[in-house]
Amino acid sequence: MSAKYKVIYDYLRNGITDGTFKTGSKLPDELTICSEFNCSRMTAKKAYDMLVSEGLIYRRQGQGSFVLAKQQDLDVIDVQERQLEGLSRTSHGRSKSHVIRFGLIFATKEIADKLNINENDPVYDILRLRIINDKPYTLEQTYMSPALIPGITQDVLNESIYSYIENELGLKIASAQKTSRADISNDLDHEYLKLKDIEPVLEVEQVAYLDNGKPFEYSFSRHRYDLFTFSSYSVRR
Amino acid sequence: MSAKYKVIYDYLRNGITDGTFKTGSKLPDELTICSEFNCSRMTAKKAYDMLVSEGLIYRRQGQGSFVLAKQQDLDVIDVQERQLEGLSRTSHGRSKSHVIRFGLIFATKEIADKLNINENDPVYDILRLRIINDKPYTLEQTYMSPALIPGITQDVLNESIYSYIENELGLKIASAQKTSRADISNDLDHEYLKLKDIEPVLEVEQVAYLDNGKPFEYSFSRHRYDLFTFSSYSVRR
DNA sequence: CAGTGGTCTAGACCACAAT
DNA sequence: TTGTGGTCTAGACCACTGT
Repeated sequence: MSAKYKVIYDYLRNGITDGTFKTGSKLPDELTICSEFNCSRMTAKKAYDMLVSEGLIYRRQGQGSFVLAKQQDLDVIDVQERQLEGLSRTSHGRSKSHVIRFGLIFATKEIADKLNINENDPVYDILRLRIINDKPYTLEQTYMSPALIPGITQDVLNESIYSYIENELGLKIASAQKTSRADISNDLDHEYLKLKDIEPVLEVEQVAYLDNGKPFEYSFSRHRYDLFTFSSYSVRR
Repeated sequence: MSAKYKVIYDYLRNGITDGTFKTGSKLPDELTICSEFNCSRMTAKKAYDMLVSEGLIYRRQGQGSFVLAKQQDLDVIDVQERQLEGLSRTSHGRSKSHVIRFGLIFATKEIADKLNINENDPVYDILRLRIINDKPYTLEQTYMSPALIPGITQDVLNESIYSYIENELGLKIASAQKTSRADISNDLDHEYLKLKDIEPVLEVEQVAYLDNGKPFEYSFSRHRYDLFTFSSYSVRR
């Protein structure tokens, strides 16, 4: 059973996505939602505020709630779209992974810091090439602690690590911190992403957390510059 | 008079920032906050949830609220840090602007779409170089509608457009949608940002909105690849 | 079990906008 | 004045965690 605010959120979000609520149009006011969904104003407001924080709507005292214009570019993949899923779920076609390197190394100070383990503790060292529709898109360097995420194998890597963690290990992935930057492409990028010297990558550094607050994955994804963007929305408070 | 949840939020956030609440430590539980600030649980929870959405803390049923590790790199400027301010306010030293081009053009279809005006309506066409501590950092191409933001002059451009809009025009800036990507540096970048051919830029495309929901600024900021990052935090729901 | 957060209610008063 | 959202209360019940 989903929370009531989630039901309302889904109703509004789907309406925005499928065009029932068009760009610029006014959404039902809170009291209307309250009577339709038999809830209190606080519950309705929570659903609306989630949409505000996603940048899908804005709300004005005395006026109402309105659908914001969408910002979409269909030729590229937005990193935010991936959210906390693996790439496998994108709407951009069939994706697969090619494992280039898979082994154990001793954690450097930086890796240890990010994963909240001790320096020189063993960590998985995984380098994968992400391929969508048979075209190389992303080189992904991943570090994970075997103490936290045991039993990683080649088979797991060829599928989604994330679904292994959630379905096989029964752990919950809760959140991720991402930092992106532009970088000059290196030899690996040239070889695997088929980039020329002058063509850069969009590197996304990520620390992903389980729902117990423990960081379980530290990764660097180097995306082809022409195929990826990275979006965000900020509201002033 | 600040809202009560904001007072609580500031109290917790300052405590995290100044080290009163250390990384990994447990924050006061809701009932403690309620009695200290004489508020209801809903109000305390709102403050905590804001910190969750910023990625500063996490909360677990049955356990409590805990401070997350910070991700900070002091050598570079994070675009999120700028938030909705001009660069003038960064903690990275004295900043100024050099206006390279300032005039009016007719809106292309793309500009008109983003600013929600008609094609061929006049728009300000502004190109500025951002300089921090006498080093070039960012080339910023800005489009704004004079119908919405009148009276832009060279003087305004040398200061902050944002403070002009808020203080002189009395308008409120509410939110911004940003998309970033890596790009090959062009001739302008080479000339003004002192980049070599092979060195890329981090381009951030932004649409900024007033609190009446109207987009007032459409801009492209091309940052030196070695001096800027772009951060975000996402929580699974 | 007690401690803690997640959700929800049924009101209340206020601020702001349009008429 | 009416419609709308912003904030807040004082409870309630539930779910999860650790002892």
